[in-house]
Amino acid sequence: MPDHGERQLLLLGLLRHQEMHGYQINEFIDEQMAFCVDLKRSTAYYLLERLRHEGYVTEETERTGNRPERRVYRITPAGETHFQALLRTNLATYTPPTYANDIGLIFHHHLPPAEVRTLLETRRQNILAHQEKLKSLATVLPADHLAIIRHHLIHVAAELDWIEEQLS
Amino acid sequence: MPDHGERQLLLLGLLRHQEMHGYQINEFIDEQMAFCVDLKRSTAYYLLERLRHEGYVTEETERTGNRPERRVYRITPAGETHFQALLRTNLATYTPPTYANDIGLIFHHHLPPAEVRTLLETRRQNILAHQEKLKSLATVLPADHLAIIRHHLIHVAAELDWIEEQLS
DNA sequence: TTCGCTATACTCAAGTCTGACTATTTCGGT
DNA sequence: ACCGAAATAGTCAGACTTGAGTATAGCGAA
Repeated sequence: MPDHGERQLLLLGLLRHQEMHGYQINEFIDEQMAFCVDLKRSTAYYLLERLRHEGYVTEETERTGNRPERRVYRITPAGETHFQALLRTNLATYTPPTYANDIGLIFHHHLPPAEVRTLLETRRQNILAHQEKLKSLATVLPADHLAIIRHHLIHVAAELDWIEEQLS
Repeated sequence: MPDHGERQLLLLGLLRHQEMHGYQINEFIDEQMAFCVDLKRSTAYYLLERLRHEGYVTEETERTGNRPERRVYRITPAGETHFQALLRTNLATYTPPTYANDIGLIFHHHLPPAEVRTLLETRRQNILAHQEKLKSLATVLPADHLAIIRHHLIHVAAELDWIEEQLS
């Protein structure tokens, strides 16, 4: 995945709130952000190293008790500036997503129509399952995320509209 | 970007229709598919090499006139089988996209509300511009793509609904 | 107390992706 | 006939991503 800056924005945004060590950042992302951002743990470490190289965060190794060393990251003034720039760009930009499942539809005529119908019916079930998962997320995650969950729910609804159009 | 198979599906699907050389494939993708799939030229060459390694296509160098050598790709029987498998999976699956601009909204309170509003207004203009581009694509691309363009248009409409909700 | 399981904290080799570059041919205009 | 621009056809170093692996600490049960 190329770098459009939203993952740096996320990391800087978290560090702006409070200093954190890598594991803590990853835990937070996995628990609260995974539904709207794709960022694996090892990638986060890589990006933090890059942010450090670019002077946007500082890294300090610390140790609590006998636990292994951990690196605590803190945002720098340059990082704050960069954060604001990324935020402004992100808010003003529209990056159309790519829908991985579009490709199949281009070639649907390579299969018998009845089978295509069955397969798309299965897809519809998967969309419904995803919709339920999003709805339950709304009751678990903090209120800041409600707008984003709504965003996803609106798109899932659109997806269901479209696939029902295809099935009819 | 990890490999979920849709790009292989696309390449095999094109080669299933007719043998092609690399440049020709890339031209076709750039002209007809770029709006719904993200696949750069060098990546296409890389994937074709991989498909060859896996026995799904064969590669034959040919030369027309004095032009530089070109590699002609042909799908193999194993490739046909693989194509069908990928197609079935693709049709039955729902892969929720990630919306890169969601991140900004999480941190919107780091900017004055009035500025956020202005920035989102700009985003709205960008969405509208994208919508127009999609509409004009519908008049240019072959009819096979209409369902996909409709898919995109439905999502763009959803996006506009959502952002207007945020602005109100 | 000791065995195994989970949590803590990363590291790295291998896979994947692409912007920038190379090199030749054809073609329209002057 | 010659020049510059566009088309043809890819290559590759370097950047990005991630699954699998490493290593230690705490903690509950037998």
